[in-house]
Amino acid sequence: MKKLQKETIYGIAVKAGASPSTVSAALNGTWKKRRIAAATAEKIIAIAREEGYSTNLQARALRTSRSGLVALLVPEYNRFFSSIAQTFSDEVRARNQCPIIISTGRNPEKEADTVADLMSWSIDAIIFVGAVSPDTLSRQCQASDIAHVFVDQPCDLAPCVVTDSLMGARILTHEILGSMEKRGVKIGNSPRENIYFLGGDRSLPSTYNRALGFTEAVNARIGNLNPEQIIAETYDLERATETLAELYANLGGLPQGLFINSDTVFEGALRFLATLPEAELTECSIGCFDYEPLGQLLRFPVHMIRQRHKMLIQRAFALLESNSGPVVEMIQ
Amino acid sequence: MKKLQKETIYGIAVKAGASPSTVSAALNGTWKKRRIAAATAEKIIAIAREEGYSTNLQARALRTSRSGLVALLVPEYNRFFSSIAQTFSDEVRARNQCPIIISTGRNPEKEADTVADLMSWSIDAIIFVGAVSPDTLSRQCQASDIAHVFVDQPCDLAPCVVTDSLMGARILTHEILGSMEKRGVKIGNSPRENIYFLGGDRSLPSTYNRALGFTEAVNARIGNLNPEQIIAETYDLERATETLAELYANLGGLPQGLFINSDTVFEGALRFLATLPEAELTECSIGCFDYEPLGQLLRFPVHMIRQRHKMLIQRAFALLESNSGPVVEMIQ
DNA sequence: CAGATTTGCACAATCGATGTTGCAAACCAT
DNA sequence: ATGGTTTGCAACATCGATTGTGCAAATCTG
Repeated sequence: MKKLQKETIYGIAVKAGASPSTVSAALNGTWKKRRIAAATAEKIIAIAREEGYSTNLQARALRTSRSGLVALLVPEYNRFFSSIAQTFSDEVRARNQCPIIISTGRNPEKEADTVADLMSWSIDAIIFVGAVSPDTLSRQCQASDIAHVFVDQPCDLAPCVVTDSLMGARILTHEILGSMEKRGVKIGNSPRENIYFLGGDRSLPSTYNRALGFTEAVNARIGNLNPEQIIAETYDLERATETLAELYANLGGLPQGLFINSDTVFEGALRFLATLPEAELTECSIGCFDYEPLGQLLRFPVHMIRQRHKMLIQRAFALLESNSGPVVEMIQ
Repeated sequence: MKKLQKETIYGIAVKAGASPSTVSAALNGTWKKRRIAAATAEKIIAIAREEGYSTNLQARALRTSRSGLVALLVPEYNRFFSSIAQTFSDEVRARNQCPIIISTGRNPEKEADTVADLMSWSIDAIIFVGAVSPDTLSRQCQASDIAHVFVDQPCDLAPCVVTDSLMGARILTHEILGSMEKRGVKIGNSPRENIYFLGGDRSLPSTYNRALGFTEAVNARIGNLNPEQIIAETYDLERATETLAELYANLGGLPQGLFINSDTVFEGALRFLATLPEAELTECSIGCFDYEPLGQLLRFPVHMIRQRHKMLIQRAFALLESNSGPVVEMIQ
């Protein structure tokens, strides 16, 4: 029934009694500019429709050197990035382009390799979320003239959209401290009666800023923050479980306050917490810098910061399209 | 520093004192077949490397009509599909191809449109997860000779990998019933003292089979299943919240047993459950047909079936590559 | 050493769409 | 009717890689 070999503009040209270039113009919408009679264009479009023609996008991309592919690079596929992916995908398809979503596992080499691959596909634009080595990536993109934006990771060389981690961390920290006070904890009295920051990678700006907000809030309210209260070496899930177990062992119990830096770390921490009796859990005020809907329903209360992923991505597209230079947009 | 215009085989050809066709052969690995001297090939490869050459994949795709793009279509981005996406992405990249992940929101038109789009990109293969209208999609793909596999949704016209929903549902139902008995519930005594099946779309095979497994298990153990115990109209999250609320209102409380059909529905249900006092929750035995790691840590116990997403996808690739006809592979 | 074979490579057509250039025919003005 | 302008479209080169074909030079055969 359907023909296996696809229709091309040449086939349509024959059927319409026109030249391929006229068909091309009619079908890609430039026919007005090219002074094709409306009647001709309509006829061609009708024929193309009934023959089930669809443009060979490789040919178009080769000719125009624009592929219609837009990529999103994320560190991993988790809940937060799923939401981002959904928004991204919708935005791309609304623009009649094709979304490519790839995770690079927070690995700088994998990031660079991926970008190199994407370049071979004449990718039109890239949105990097939480990239590890933004400067390198930006230079790579600039060398090939690829539009790009960083989300949740600032970069001097390109436009960025970031959440205001500092402010968010400050607020979350105050919430946790407030909850501790409500429970009657004498904060700072002993190592256990204190608040700890867990997870993330302090060499990355987002973690750095969250740690900074945490520090400021603690110092403002209590003073005397001990550097050991911040444990931020990695986003790794398993490592988070271990780290919390170690902290528990060192302190002889859970700390009374815990600032958890991302949903991955949250999940890791929960694996350890799940091994503890419920009584111990209610003696710890927990905050998480990420929104995890199930978190609300745990056996103990958790404070959460909701990230505005939809806005992040939409602003990222706006920046891509406005073709702005290095700008930082702060969300929230 | 870096040149803006990319190197092509023609540029390399000049620098190597060879012809473009020789360069092409050297770089794409067919040089042995084409009887190019090893020395020549090596020289060309060296030059290409130092010039930072990368193949223009549009040109290659145009010529060979194979794009190197492989797509994954999922109903939505949630936790389960995130895991699938991760595995998919790794498998594709291991094959030196480019992964495209798109969600179609369980909408048959969007599914068909998406496939039509992908065809314009001369996509090499498509993996459909939980597709709504597999037959239509399969015919579309066959018309354009696109390799494809269905995951978690059988189809007569193409290879499929499905989890054994029937068996899984049976097991999960027995677990829930066991838990109810342990709590001393006199199952079947009153509407509340019974088990309900919540969520999904019974017009889809996976839901259908789960409902069947549920039915069989209930009938085997208790008998007398009332059709109203199965509420399976949609996967929608908000609707799940409402439905559970309605059930709660009708029964005058939570049912003593609840079979929840997917992680999305689970999240929806939890939103309602979160509004209830803890005492009521412990009077309900809950099972979820999906694995949600945080589920273990809720304020009440939840039984879960872990889906073997990694195996699903790997088998799917195996089927793609073996080029088998319509086969159904049952996992677990 | 003539003829047959093999080796190593260049040539040129091709994939399908785009866009510049050019050229008739149609239309207008005088 | 003559020259000028506009309209409508066809011709053709091009994007970069692949691949069938052809042809020298090198090597082998007897």
